[in-house]
Amino acid sequence: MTNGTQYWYLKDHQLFKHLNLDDLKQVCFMSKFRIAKKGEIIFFNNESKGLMFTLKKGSLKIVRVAKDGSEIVKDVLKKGDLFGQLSLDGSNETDEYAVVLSDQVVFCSFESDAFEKLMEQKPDLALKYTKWIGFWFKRLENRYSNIMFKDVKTRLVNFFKDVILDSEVDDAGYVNLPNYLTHQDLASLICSTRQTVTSLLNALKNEGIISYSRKEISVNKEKLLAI
Amino acid sequence: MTNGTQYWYLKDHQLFKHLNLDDLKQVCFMSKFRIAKKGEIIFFNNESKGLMFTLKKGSLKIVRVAKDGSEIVKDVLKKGDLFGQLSLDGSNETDEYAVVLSDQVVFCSFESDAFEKLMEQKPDLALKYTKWIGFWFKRLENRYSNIMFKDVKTRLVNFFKDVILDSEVDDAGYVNLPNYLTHQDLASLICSTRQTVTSLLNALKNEGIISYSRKEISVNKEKLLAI
DNA sequence: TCCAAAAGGTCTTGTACCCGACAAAGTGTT
DNA sequence: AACACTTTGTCGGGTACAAGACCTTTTGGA
Repeated sequence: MTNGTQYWYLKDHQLFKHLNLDDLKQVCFMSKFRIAKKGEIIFFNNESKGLMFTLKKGSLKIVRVAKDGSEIVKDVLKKGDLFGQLSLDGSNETDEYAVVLSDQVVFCSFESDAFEKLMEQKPDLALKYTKWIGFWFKRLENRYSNIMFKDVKTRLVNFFKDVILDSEVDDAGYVNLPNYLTHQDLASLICSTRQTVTSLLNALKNEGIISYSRKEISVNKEKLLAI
Repeated sequence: MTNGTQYWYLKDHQLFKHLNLDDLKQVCFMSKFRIAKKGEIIFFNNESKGLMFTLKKGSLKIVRVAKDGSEIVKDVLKKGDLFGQLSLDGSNETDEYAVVLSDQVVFCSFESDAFEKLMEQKPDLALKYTKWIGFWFKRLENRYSNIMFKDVKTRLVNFFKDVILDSEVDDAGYVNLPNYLTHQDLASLICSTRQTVTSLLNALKNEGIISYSRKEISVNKEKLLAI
């Protein structure tokens, strides 16, 4: 990949959007591009160095392994999202990793340490990163209160609302999504059980709000948002 | 208050610990000290400007008002903690505020905007702040998983474990805490109900793990940690 | 194309905990 | 001292949902 292409890729991310060419060269110097296929696992460290990633294409899920060995899906990310060892606190936790959901993902990786060093030189980058972390902080808080105070059905509906938020509808008024997530994954995301999710999905199907196959899931945006 | 004392106060906080005297003067320039009494409310903005605070003495609770008017206790803070409009994203939310729990609190306030400007000039401060946010991020995540996957009793016990973490025990092996929180507050913190907390507290009392009056609550550290 | 493994579907049982109701104890204020 | 108000204590009914069991459908690899 030429350097020119790399610049383009990085500039695409809001975190680097306002850096000038010289700055971009610095980031490029330390960044690597990778491609991964469905089912592949991306770990957040390499030779005990923390790694950060920006997702350029595709979607993946963040999984955490609890002490008892059970796995929970923490998040589902799409193009433009940042993930990995984001805390910059030097702790190298290995109980979290990403699993590729779409057929292919393209992402860009760099070492947390290097990013940290760059921030030391670029205050506005540091500030931008801080704001970004703050944004995700709020997102987590919202999730948190959602799970605490709503029943499972509302949580599931809210999950869909969040996913289709800025998606266009087709002629029939449906948003068509590739069905990457198993019921188990969904359950894990909204903190419920596989069985409950299955029956709730069927309930929503009967109400004409969603329709789904193994490959795809279609959501009636209007009806969903009316709930 | 003399400038000398102000420096001392600020240096006390880990966020400013490693700044030199010139930097400290800048922070002092924009910071104000305030004192508040039990029951007083501290709002996170002033003339529609976001405010940040560091708590120098005493303890307070962070309360959020939900859309339906119900109040939940998000957190209980003590000396050294940072609170207020921390996201730096310009949003001026008014649904969150702090309530003083101890007889008196001393805190230091400054405008988020000013702090942001200072960070633009001091990359290492920005970095430190980012790490700090990251730390709280993890704290929130822990809370989150705690509430999702543990039953109410475990959550209550974990809350106490967290509170007494670095407290010394008296001769009888108890940690004595001022009893700032009502059962309602406790319930809100661990996402349960007043009644459930009351009966759980009495259960713990019968097990000899805690003993409490209206004023004070004593925790048998050894027994508690053994759960 | 065959077979094992994974994912989806449905029912039943158990229970943790919410929620309302009401009473008792404590607190602060005039 | 009397009051209103807040906080704590206790009980029982109702229920959302987890968890186990078992079966069917789909998938994907050899």
